[in-house]
Amino acid sequence: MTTAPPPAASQTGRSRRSGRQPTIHDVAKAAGVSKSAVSLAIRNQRGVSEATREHILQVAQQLGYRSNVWARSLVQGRTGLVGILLQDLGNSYHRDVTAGVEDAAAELDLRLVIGHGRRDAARLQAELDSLLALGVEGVVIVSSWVPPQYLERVGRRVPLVVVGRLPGQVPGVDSVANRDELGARQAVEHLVELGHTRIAHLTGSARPAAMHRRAAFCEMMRSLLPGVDPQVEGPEQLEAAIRYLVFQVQQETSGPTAVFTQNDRVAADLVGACLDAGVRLPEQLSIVGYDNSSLCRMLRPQLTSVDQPRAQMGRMALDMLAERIGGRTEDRHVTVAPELVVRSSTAAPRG
Amino acid sequence: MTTAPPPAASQTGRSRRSGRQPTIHDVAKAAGVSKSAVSLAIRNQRGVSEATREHILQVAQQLGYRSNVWARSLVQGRTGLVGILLQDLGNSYHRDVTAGVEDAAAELDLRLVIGHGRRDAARLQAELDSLLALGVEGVVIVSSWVPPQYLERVGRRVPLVVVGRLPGQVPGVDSVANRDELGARQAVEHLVELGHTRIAHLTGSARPAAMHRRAAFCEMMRSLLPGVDPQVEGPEQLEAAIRYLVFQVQQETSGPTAVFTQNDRVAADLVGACLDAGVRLPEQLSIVGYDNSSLCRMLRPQLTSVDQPRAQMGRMALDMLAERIGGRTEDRHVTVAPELVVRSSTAAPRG
DNA sequence: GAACAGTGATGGAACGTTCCACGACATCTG
DNA sequence: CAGATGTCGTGGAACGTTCCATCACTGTTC
Repeated sequence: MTTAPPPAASQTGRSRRSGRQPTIHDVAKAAGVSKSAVSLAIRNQRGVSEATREHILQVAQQLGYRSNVWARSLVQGRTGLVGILLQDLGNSYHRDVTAGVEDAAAELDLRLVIGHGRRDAARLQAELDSLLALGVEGVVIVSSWVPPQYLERVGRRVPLVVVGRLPGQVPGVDSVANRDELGARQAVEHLVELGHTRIAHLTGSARPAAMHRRAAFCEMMRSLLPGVDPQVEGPEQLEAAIRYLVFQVQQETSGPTAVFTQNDRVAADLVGACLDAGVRLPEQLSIVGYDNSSLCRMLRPQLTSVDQPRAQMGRMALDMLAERIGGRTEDRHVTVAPELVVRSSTAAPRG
Repeated sequence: MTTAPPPAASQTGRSRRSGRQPTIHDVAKAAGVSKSAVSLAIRNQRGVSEATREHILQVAQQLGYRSNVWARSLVQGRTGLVGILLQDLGNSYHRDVTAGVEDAAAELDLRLVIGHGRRDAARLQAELDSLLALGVEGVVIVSSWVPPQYLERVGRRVPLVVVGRLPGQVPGVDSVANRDELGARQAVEHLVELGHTRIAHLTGSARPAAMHRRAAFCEMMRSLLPGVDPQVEGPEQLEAAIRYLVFQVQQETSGPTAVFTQNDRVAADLVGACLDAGVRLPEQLSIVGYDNSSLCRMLRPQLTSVDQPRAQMGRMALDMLAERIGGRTEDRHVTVAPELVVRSSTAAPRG
């Protein structure tokens, strides 16, 4: 049944188990046709009759023939590869964006190669280099950790689309982002409607997306609650900021009655700290997250959060990348609308 | 400063922006040497003098030369690529295993390509095919969803190492797994030491790892608490099983006082259901998870969980794969020891 | 000073594929 | 039946690299 492996496999790497991989020549010889005919048959191109095509395919199947992608892309001068650079595997936001990119890539017959930065700026950059060395025709970058100069330099060689906020203008690089100001507006409006006025913002990062969200929060507060000075905590020393917020809430007289956080991860930490300190949620404090990640439904109380259409953003990013590869030269920046998902971590303030 | 892109990039794909990628020939001509000399220089091989090497490297740098990976692997007959097949991006278990694999691969100068199954058996299989088409020299599979027949068939072409429980014997395929029986023993021992006797097991999957863990639980119970009939819920209709467990706990007379769950995900669902129903944790119910994922520290109470040395498992898997690629033919199956991490979701039972 | 060894450098032959120009043959058209 | 128009199929030339045999030269050794 199973063909036994040869007693001592050669070390050269050239000959895999059970001898060499069959090539197009082997198939041609076995089928009694030219290699060109085989090439046409397996690529489903016209130039061979239906009968010979079928015959060739059958022989190929029998021999276990697999076309060598490298040889093909060598002669065609294109690889059909696109890259996606992730800052962090194991993050559901990235997973969902990736799913969108994958779907769009599959439709366009592009193969997706994943690069993984592991939350480390240097590694992220190395990984991007590695993708380029592999010969990707473009890269979707799901991270705001790549420095703009580097982005611009790489962008000159190969099309790039960033999912998320770009740190300022980067000529030659496209982007797709959610409208943070709209997300912040929905969060603040929701809290104000519930009756909150002492609303704080908590952030754990100084990267563009976070800063943008923070600015949007401040602006929204000023327009909806003029006279109230918007309170902002973070991004340095997140843990201390959380402790301080919890302390303020426990005073009850002047502390915030609601917190809009930079994302669900930060919100989860805040929820944990509150529960540890005996702060009752949502009675004493309403909390709004950002991302609508899978965390929201696992926490208690379940987290009210701003949802980004992640898969759609991924699709758009890849479509834009494909346009670039196709020759578009002018920059494009698109944004999508986020949407608030209300759960049980928000309620009217006491009294 | 920035070289402007040409007004209309050609559509052929062959010529990238700013003309064709420079090849080894271009460098050779510019440096006034033969292409062979360039090849030797860039690969740091002997056969060129130090002076010419330096000169060549400088010219290459200036021209922005990048060696073409395909051409190289075409002639060398090996790609230097290994694959890793993940069932689910966005899962911290997979992320950590991947990190270990990445580190080991980097040390061996192998490039890692990630395949993503998106929790779908068919897609997983397609993704494995795609990796093979890319020419990987071996694959680490972090998933128990690939059917054994398929595993065996692919394993005949290319070395495979499975991280996790293999579904029975699969000749030609290696594996690295944690000792579920040891994990189950530690969990049960911990609960028994706290004074629990009515301990249930909750599982949400019928895959090998879960079944193995379940069997280990039953065995442990029989040996530590003879006379008690081990209660097992799931894997079908997880939600209903959870509801039933919560109902039993609320009776207080005969229901379980502790639950050992198949993994942290399932534990999180149970925690949520308990809190929703007003069951106090850990007073009324102790809960032990499996995986020691990032979830554990986000939930309240923080989850006691069995830790698997994920990164180490990843490293071992890749090292074993490299051995296989190097020519080893006999099968190897290694296991590692898990370790219980006690947090606040477990306590002595009331009364 | 002849034979030899070692170093630096070279051109041509692969690697497995696609592309292109062209040829053999059949079928249609006036 | 001569020419036009297809269809089916072919061999050779690329693609960018590494590998190998070979060569020219410089010392070194007897």
